[in-house]
Amino acid sequence: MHAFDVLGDPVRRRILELLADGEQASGEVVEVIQAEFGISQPAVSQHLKVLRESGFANVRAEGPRRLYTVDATPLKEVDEWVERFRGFWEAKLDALATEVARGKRKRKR
Amino acid sequence: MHAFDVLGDPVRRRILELLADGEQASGEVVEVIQAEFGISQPAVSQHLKVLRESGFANVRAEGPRRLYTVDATPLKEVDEWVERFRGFWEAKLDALATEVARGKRKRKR
DNA sequence: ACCTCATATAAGTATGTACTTATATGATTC
DNA sequence: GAATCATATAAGTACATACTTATATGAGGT
Repeated sequence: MHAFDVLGDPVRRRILELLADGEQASGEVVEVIQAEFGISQPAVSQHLKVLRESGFANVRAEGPRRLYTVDATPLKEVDEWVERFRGFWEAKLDALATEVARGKRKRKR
Repeated sequence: MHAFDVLGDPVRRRILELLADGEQASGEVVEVIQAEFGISQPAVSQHLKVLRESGFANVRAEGPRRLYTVDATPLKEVDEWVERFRGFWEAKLDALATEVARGKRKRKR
């Protein structure tokens, strides 16, 4: 599964946000996601599996618990793809700034 | 359609890459995409529609042609989401650098 | 007016995937 | 070693969406 497909799902994005705050047990993730999205434990577990298999998360066992951490390596790829477009929205902001400046001048006249 | 869903499709990503090189007529896009993905003209047109409706592309008519340009505004949102993870792969690179340094030291002994 | 070219839309189909419930696995406690 | 807790897997279903072919729209040339 391509990195962008993985990120296409809102539940998975949310899980990554949670993991960004630090290592979380599967159960903790399940609790939050269930509260926010109202889906079952297996559904969350399946999303965690996708995150594991696509390289976005790592797991370690601690007794019966599975502790998940973010692995942002595939996000790097995403970031690099987006990077080439960075100039475009900067250009747009510049254009906006120019318009604002024009507006100011007009108002002054 | 959420920005990440739009980017989930490889054809749409490729179209955006093409548009990043400058304004392109629908037909020019169709030609490249057909060569690379082997899909029909309507399929490409439908992707262009998605890009339009999700704010990733703008169109203007020039005679019978439709000229498309990138609008990277929604990509900004994507970029901002990814941003919070930037620290993670930097940390990973640092760790790698540390390992390399360690390796060097070991070899010297 | 008609024909052609460029593009979009309509309608139908197939496939992937995000869920569900039920069940398995495997560590812990009594 | 039976019961329990935490998590994963199995199997089935439903829905979204990425295609297809056929057709509509609409500008330009003859």
